[in-house]
Amino acid sequence: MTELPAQMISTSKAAARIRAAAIDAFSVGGYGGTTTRDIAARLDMSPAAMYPHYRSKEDLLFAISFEGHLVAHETVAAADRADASPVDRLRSVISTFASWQATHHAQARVIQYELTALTRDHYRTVVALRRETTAIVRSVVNAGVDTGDFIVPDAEGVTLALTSLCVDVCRWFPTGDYTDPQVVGDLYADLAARVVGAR
Amino acid sequence: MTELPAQMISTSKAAARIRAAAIDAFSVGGYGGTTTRDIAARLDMSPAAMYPHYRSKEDLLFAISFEGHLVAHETVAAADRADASPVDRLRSVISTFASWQATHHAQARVIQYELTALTRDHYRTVVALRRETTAIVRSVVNAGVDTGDFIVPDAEGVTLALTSLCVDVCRWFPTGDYTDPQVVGDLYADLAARVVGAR
Amino acid sequence: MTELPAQMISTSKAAARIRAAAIDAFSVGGYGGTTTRDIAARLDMSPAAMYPHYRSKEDLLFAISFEGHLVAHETVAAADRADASPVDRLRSVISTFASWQATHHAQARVIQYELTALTRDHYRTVVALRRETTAIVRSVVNAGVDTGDFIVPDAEGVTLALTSLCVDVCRWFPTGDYTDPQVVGDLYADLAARVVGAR
Amino acid sequence: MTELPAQMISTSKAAARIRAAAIDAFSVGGYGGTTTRDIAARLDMSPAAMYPHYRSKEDLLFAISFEGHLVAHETVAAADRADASPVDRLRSVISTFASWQATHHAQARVIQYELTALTRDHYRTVVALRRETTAIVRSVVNAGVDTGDFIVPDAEGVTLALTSLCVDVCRWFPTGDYTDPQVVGDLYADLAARVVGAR
DNA sequence: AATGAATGAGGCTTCATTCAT
DNA sequence: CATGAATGAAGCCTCATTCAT
Repeated sequence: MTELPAQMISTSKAAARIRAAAIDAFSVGGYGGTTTRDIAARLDMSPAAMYPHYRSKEDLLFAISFEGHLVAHETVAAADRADASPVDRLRSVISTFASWQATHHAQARVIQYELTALTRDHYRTVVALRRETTAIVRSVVNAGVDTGDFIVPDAEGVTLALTSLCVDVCRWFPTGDYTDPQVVGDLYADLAARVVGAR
Repeated sequence: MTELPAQMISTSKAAARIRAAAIDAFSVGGYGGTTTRDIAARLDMSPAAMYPHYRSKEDLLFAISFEGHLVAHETVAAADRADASPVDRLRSVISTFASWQATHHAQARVIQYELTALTRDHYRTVVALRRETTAIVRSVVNAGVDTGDFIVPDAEGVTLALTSLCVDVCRWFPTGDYTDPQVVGDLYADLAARVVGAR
Repeated sequence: MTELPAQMISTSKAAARIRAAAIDAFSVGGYGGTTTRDIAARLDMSPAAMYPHYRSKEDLLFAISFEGHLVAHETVAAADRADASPVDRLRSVISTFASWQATHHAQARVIQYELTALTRDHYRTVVALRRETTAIVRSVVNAGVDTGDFIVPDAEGVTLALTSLCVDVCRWFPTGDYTDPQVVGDLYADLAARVVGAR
Repeated sequence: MTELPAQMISTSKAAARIRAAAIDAFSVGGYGGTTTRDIAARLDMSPAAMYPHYRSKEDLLFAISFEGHLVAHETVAAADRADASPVDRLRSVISTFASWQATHHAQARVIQYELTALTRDHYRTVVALRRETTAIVRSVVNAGVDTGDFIVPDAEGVTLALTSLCVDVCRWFPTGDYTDPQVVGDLYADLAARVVGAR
């Protein structure tokens, strides 16, 4: 796995508050539809107050995106217990991935849908990080296929679909009766097991 | 199904060109990140040229969103052959839904991700239309459950997941080797059949 | 008196309707605050329909201003009966001037307050015409002074004040109980007689 | 007299400079004919520089109108010495009113002729203030009538005419030899005395 | 750090006007 | 004549950002 500079995220308290406000704002109005005033207003600050912490609005988006994908990755990775059976690994990974997207749906929307607003370099950095998470799903699927626990027509297609399923949770969550991330996680773990034809 | 006024979409050729250009632009930069100049530039027109056809940028987004969800719905509805077996109905509906999202991924992104930029009234109109498409998936799932062809832990959750799976295609398509909408449709039909536990 | 080209005003019926609509619009929103759409809307026409009749919005204002000052002048001039006594001349002139401003207050506002929007040449033409009306007041005042009927400290100042009094009617008319141009005319004739100290 | 919030006018130096520039611009081209660029250009600022001080062009007009009518009223009110004789009161009030309009003719034009560009609420506020000034003239006229010092055919009509006479000064001043506000004030005081038939 | 004022660029939209129909 | 579409210019205003304080 690529070494990524975790220290790129400012650890100051003020910076964290700004990121949180920006996530709220971006998730509702999109990056392009959100102004620095919108963000500042949520903090009762002036727009200029952001600049000692982030060099630009795009820089702020990058910090959010980077941190978000990093944490998402770490969370999913921690759920992948290499010593468990393929089905259990899959259940754990998918359940954790889906419920993270549900719990952090605002943050997830920003880091999934606003990537095109990043500069080229920032985009590349974040996308590389995002691929790591997909790689976890892939390795679990492949492991099950290798052991014969999973029977799938197309391992890569299944990887794509399962990842997609999890990612899209942030778009619709919460909806109707599905307001508990854990419920979503459990449901998705079940569906994933069915998809891979786990005995 | 609610009757919705298809004639809300201007049928003029110029208006259609403007919608097409706006879809391209919005799908790349988002509604908020796209300027009327961006759209006009794609048509070699002045930004003012849009205004005889659409009263505002938001009005243009509404026309796109309304038309898009209408056509998507009609397309999926046409794939739902009531006389077929539940599995075949499911395969046809999911395959058509997924491949439509792939084929029209730019349009689909706009109509799925930019809804929050609509006015309240426009939002409501479009969301009502969008629900009709989910309703088709729901009715197919329920039909299979009723006949015993499908065995699912949670019909509503399955409906949600299958719909989500299809919708999210527009986000990642095309990716890697998955560049043919038909291939995606076939794959997703298979996965859907597995999800519902179709014998 | 300068010869002025009365034929500058188009005699066509359509042109007259346009002038009338423009007077209504200009008198409410000012020349700068009125759009060609505003004018056209009052006639249920398209803005382009004005152009066969007037070369530009400014041209339309000129036609209105020219015609207005011409008619105002002719009206006041007709009220100046050279054979009457100075007081009667004054009463007739002031009464007619004031009541014309009241009756045609919308038109009068336009021709009095929007002159600065005219081109230099048009401005000069109209202002020359306007001076003719003041000249009538002046000649009446002077006549009374010459015969000893009027006793004034400053004939030119009185001319200025009486003209100003009449012109300003268009600004406030109608107000309160003063809604009848004839009443205003009679009142102002009385006041004018007092101002000149007519025995 | 109604208490009106004088503090509605920003006291900042920059705001005052902007008002002054706007008065110059509005008085020449009218509110509708003046652009924010015109105003900014007079101050060697960018058009955007106005916005920290006034929320809109209309807001700026309101500030000007409110302040202008407030100051005009205070000035005229200060000239009304309740202990003087009716004629002296009248002379003082009319002379002061007329000369204020002459001295501040640009400001006066804006506050008298651009009221229709105000929002409904702003219009009402300013018009209420304007009526206070007319009320002063009315009370002086009525006082003279009550004491028998003035003999007028119609006290309200005389009030209207005297007010109108003073207001209209801003339209024509300066003209010809009348370039000194004091001269105009003295002249108008004389004429007013004649109008009310003061002995 | 944080702010209010300022700005150059540019946002959406409207303007007066033209032109093909 | 009249229109709807089109446009270049410009309208008001907001934007992200800077800077003196």
